Amino acid sequence: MQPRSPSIQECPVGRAVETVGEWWSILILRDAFQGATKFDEFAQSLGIAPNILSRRLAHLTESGMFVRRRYNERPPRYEYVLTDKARDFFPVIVALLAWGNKHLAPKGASIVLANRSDARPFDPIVVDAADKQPITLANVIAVPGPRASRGMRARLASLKAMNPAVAPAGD
Amino acid sequence: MQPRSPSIQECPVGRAVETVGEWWSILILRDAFQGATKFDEFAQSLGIAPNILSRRLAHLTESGMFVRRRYNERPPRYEYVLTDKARDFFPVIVALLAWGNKHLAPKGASIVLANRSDARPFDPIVVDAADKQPITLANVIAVPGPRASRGMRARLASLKAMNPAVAPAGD
DNA sequence: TGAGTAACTTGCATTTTGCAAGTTACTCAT
DNA sequence: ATGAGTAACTTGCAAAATGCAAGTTACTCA
Repeated sequence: MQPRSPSIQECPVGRAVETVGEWWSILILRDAFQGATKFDEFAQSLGIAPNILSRRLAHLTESGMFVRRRYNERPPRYEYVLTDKARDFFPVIVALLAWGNKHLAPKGASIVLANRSDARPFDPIVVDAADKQPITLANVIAVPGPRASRGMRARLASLKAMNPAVAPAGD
Repeated sequence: MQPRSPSIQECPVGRAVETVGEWWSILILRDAFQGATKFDEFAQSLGIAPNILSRRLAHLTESGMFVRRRYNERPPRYEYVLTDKARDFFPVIVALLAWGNKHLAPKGASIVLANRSDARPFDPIVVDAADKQPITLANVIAVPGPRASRGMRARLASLKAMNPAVAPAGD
């Protein structure tokens, strides 16, 4: 977990990957979104060894994804509570789940997301907040933001296209 | 990369993580979406050692994310072309980028996504394809799909809620 | 003949991961 | 007051993954 090349550090995806770019972190967050808060809840649900869970929870807490809260004084008992930052990560999990269902569950899904009020299944897509237009490889382009370095600007300017060659199946 | 616990294997997020749940894979895909296709393009852009890049590309190719195509006979030269399966992964990268920009770039973004035709910046959100309603922790619930096992049904039925406690900042 | 280029592989040291077992700090029922 | 139970971890080591440097293959082109 240490790719400190500048081109990675400056990219929002590269930075995100430093916080959650380890598969246990994603799975821990998934469980947290499903309501897990206690050490042993995560441990049992994931089948993860306690030392590893301990390290991952510490890392996620340092990264501001969880707050470690003492919910019982004597004996001391702790719970891991999601922060707003972590809550904002939910769409990533949703997108990942949708992709997994489409491409990695050939015989049908095991879990689907549904509307809480009427139980109708959701079909998640990513759109622009303003006009609800889907964001696809075909209509998007990466441009330098206000904080882009000279190197980043050069890099983005030299992109062949944001619309790369795509092969048919392989699926 | 070997969490083979059944509760992970049966979850679409768990499966997804087996394919792309390694931070280099995400970064390689990011570069591919920006147009990279050749071994040395990835190597230079990422600052990744060639042996590791080789392993990752092989894994992603085996997983059906890339097709390895010979684009020159003599001397033999190869390129890695994204499959439809990989193209469908694009929304996940978009969601990750949006999250990274919001929470990991306090001084402003380095990269933003924009509309290719009018260059207006996109603000990506995840919505339901049918009614364009945002999918949030508050209005979503996880339900068993057609292929859910007995164990998965039990697990989903026993969820406290899909609306866990959330702490304020920590950010 | 000799320099250059693309796409890798090999060898080996370092780092990370993961299982099993042990620890701390209590409560509660006998 | 002893012993069982529970929650939340830590420690010790073995195994696996990662990462750098250097080498290899198979050509082209001046």
